[in-house]
Amino acid sequence: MAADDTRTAILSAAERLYAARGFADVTMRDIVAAADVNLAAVNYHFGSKDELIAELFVTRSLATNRERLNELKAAEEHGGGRSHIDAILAALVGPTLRGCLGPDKQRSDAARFMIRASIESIPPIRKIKNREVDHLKRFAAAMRRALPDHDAVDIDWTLHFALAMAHQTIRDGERLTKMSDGRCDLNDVQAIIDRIVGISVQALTGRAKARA
Amino acid sequence: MAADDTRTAILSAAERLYAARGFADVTMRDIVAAADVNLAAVNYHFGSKDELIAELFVTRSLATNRERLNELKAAEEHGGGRSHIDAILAALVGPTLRGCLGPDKQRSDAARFMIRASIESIPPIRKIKNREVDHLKRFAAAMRRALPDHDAVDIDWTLHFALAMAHQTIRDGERLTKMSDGRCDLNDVQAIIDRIVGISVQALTGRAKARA
DNA sequence: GATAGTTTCATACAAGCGTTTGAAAAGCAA
DNA sequence: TTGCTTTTCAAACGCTTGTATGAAACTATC
Repeated sequence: MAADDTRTAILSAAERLYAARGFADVTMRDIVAAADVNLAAVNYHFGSKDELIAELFVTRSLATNRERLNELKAAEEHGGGRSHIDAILAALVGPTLRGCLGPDKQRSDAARFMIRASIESIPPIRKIKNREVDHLKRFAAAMRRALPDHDAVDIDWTLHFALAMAHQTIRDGERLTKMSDGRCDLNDVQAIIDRIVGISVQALTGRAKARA
Repeated sequence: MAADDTRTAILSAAERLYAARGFADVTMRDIVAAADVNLAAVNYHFGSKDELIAELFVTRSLATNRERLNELKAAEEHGGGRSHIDAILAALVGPTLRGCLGPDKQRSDAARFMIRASIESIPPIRKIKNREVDHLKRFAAAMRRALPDHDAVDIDWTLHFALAMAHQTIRDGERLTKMSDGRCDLNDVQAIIDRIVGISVQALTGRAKARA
């Protein structure tokens, strides 16, 4: 097997297993079995388990951020340089929600891996996380441009809460389903995005947004 | 040392360490060192590590639920059998927020332990968690009584989102502080409760609630 | 096709984990 | 005190973890 094949086989197997079962439950032996490579291959290609996780996290977090910023940019171009607050918030929570809750076809291990990474704070990831703050600041800035009359503190809280709602829906959607006896539909991702965006916009502007 | 002293020393040391560092990072040797008891004492008194965690979780979850229901009951008595939606939501998110974010004096390891338990899903806890759904259903029912004209689905989503906002604020308040360059104040717990309750009520009624 | 450099492989290692053991210590009823 | 139960203790057990080793297999260059 070529060297790069082994590398990518390890990366994608690790990503898939971590996304599905979390970091604590997945051992290197699980990963190499799923990737069908030798146990020593991980240390040979990545140096250590932590460096494997770190490489995965850096790669996927750049990809997620790029996806969000693309949506943000598209929204800004469409709105002539100043996007509507709805579009900004949708760009923030949309990619991850679609990647984690959407139909199987578009579900990505990458998105679910990132959720795991944000939940189970482990040393190799904790060090890199500060970068995400800068990324969120760009969204906060866009929101301030869209709503120049609003208090920056309210905008920060709203951004924080929007992420919270998206995050918890991914993380514990099962509880919501049970609690509502199945009435809350987790399959209609766009409706969830609209709901979260609607509540967030309403929190800022005090006006209800027409439901899509 | 009397038998019960050893038991409670183990329980409170375990709770404190788990609350501070999470389940993955705390070993039995850490716990017995903090409790100043012998390593074998945990297995003697609780049977296994998992049973120790389970006992902690059951005890603390009953206490948390009792605290919430007390607040709910007080709200219902004050409102003559039908409480205001604000009071219901405050009873839901208040106890945990105060226990995790309040001034040191009233901060409780119990509340932060429960947050850990809800984040790091581990086998001994996963089995018991279904009970929480029934607990939340009582709050959903109270909300339906307070707002009889509202769609039950909207109420379930709102309850879910209120918990999400509270939970994430506890879990990742540090990121919010960094992102807002310290402008978002995590020390004023009552203001946070008001903010979460306000957004939730507004999401249901479409009207902004006067800020306290 | 010989040689040098990569990459794979089976196997072993040290360290840490939760748990068990059997004897010593403490508590207590008669 | 005597005898019995409960509780503590130091030590060790078996197992799993991430990592290291050195030989074998492969690849590519001359």
